[in-house]
Amino acid sequence: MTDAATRKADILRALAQETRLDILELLRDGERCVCEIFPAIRQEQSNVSRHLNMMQKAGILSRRKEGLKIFYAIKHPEVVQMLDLTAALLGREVEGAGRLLKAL
Amino acid sequence: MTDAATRKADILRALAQETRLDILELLRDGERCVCEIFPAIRQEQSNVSRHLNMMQKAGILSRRKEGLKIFYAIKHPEVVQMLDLTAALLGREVEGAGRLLKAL
DNA sequence: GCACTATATGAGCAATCAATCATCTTTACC
DNA sequence: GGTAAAGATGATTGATTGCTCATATAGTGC
Repeated sequence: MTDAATRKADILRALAQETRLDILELLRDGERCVCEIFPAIRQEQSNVSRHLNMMQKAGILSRRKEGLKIFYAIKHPEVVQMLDLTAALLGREVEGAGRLLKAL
Repeated sequence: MTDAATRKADILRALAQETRLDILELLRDGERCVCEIFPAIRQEQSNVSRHLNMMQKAGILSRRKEGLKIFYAIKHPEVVQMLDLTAALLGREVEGAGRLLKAL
């Protein structure tokens, strides 16, 4: 049995990368096929395919086949919530830095 | 100006590691000094120091000096929320795997 | 000053990662 | 069958990561 902290780290690591965040930001609006994603974020098809596969294995994306295309989507609402929290956290930090600047 | 996705990835990466998750789980209950943390998670002092430093720079930990000791604490409630969401996500996945097993 | 404790940091190393190019598989359509 | 499109995957490479050992720094008390 894999240790809980390891499993949690796997989930978090699946989010903690720029290209994957770009993908997730796109998938916020609903499912997309690989052929839509990789031009939108201006990355190689193979690279995007790998990231999608990785996120699906980590359990944060679902995969649906339709003819030639394969659609990926965010699997759980928690993922979106985590993205929002990350943005909120970032906002706090920027705000804090702003206060520091103003104090000069 | 660093791109937003990059900054978000930095924050998430600060959480996405087993040793750091162990540390954060400890800091849930309040601030701790390095000398309390590294024996509790059974890691080298130097290693823990590095992880704490990294998380502090990423903006998720605060640091307080008191004599020889340095106390670290979780800086924003969002961090705890993210840890909870990660656990919830993990729970969902385990539950899903359980359903698959039962279906056999 | 010296000794001791708490923490940080430099160097080194093995492991992992993200991206690229080329190739392969699968499905659709003729 | 052949061709074309969508996606996955093997091999490679440069960069980053996590850890360890040894050493450095900073604060305390003698």
